[in-house]
Amino acid sequence: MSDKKQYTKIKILQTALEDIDKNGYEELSLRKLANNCGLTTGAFYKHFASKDELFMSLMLKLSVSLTENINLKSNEQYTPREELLHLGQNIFALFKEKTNLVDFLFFNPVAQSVYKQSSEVQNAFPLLRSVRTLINELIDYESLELDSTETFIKIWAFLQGYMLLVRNGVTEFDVTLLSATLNSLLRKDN
Amino acid sequence: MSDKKQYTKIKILQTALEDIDKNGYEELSLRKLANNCGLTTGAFYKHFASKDELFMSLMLKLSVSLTENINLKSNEQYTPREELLHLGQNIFALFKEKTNLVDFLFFNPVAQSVYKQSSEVQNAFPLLRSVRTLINELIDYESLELDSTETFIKIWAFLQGYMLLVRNGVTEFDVTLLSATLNSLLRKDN
DNA sequence: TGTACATCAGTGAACGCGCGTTCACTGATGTAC
DNA sequence: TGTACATCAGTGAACGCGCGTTCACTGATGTAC
Repeated sequence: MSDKKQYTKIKILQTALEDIDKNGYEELSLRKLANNCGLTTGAFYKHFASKDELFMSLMLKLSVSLTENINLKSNEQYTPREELLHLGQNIFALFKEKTNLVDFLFFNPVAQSVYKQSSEVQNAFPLLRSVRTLINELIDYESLELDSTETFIKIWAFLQGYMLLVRNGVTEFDVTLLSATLNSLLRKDN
Repeated sequence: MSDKKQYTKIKILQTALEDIDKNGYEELSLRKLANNCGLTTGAFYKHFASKDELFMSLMLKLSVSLTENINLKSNEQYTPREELLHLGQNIFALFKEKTNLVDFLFFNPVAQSVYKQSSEVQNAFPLLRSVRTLINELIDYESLELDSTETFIKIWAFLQGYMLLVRNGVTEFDVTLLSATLNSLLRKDN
């Protein structure tokens, strides 16, 4: 693949993320996107087989860069529990700053089909993997009698739902509520 | 308003719910709907000002009938905590049976704007009100030192998020996980 | 160094589609006298 | 009871739009000899 072609593909991906960041993924049409890249729609299909493939690539790119972003902010030495709380907080900090991007990553139509797929596909998404890994470490580290998959589901469900509520203006984001809830979910019931 | 007109309006509402139940709200177009009612699109606008107004009416209707449905199933004498657990379970039982309807009620685009609106509008939706009320009663009844709004947010966030995970095939619904989580969220942290 | 050719990123117009909404009109029904 | 009129639910065609995708073609670039 020529350098020029590579460059255009990167340009498309970057522009798409900028457009989504500005207007949300529902507003992204291939016509607008191509136009913002200085291209026509025909050219788009020299780089991606379909809009879905573009979305898939975008999710990967975003997932990687968000995870880096998040990990950079918490590279000190913490316990797994502290790290998980930080991860949660950082996801929401990012969400506040880049609402449309995080919204896209979590709730776009292609994302929903990804979740259904094999764990190998899911493992390609660093954000999901980070959360899973951290939960495993935490359970190990604190010798909690928790099922790691169940705990992941509880936490992921809450994070997703809380994000929806914040996005829909039902409530303001509240760090205290977030950490209180995560702590509640990370305690063995009796 | 004539009986005939009333009848048609009811027919439209019922047919819309049937169509959504069968195919999901994304698939509902006014053309298909009118056709399934034995009408043309023009007639639709004699009864509703817009598609959004139809969706609003549908949400109300659904919210009422689901709440009735749910309360019927738990009309015995229980403690508030038991009632809340039952409510949660019943929402999910209904969700399993009528995925598209519950999906519509929680996640359709008009729903998202409703949440932002004044509490008077929200109070018109019995399902939301039921959950809020039960949480208040529970906190009173058990003299918990919990903030009722915060607790509602935590529980609603989890319910929403869990429903998304189940809908997207990430996990199967698990009653034990549900009640364990609700109990976790209904305990004062220390 | 100059010529013939292949490659292929990008063009731009079109395809085919479905959508929400509007509007001049129809024709059945009910009312007033 | 019969006639004139008003009402208005419903028709059906059209408006105007945006969408994802396709495709014959162009023209710059690189390669082979």
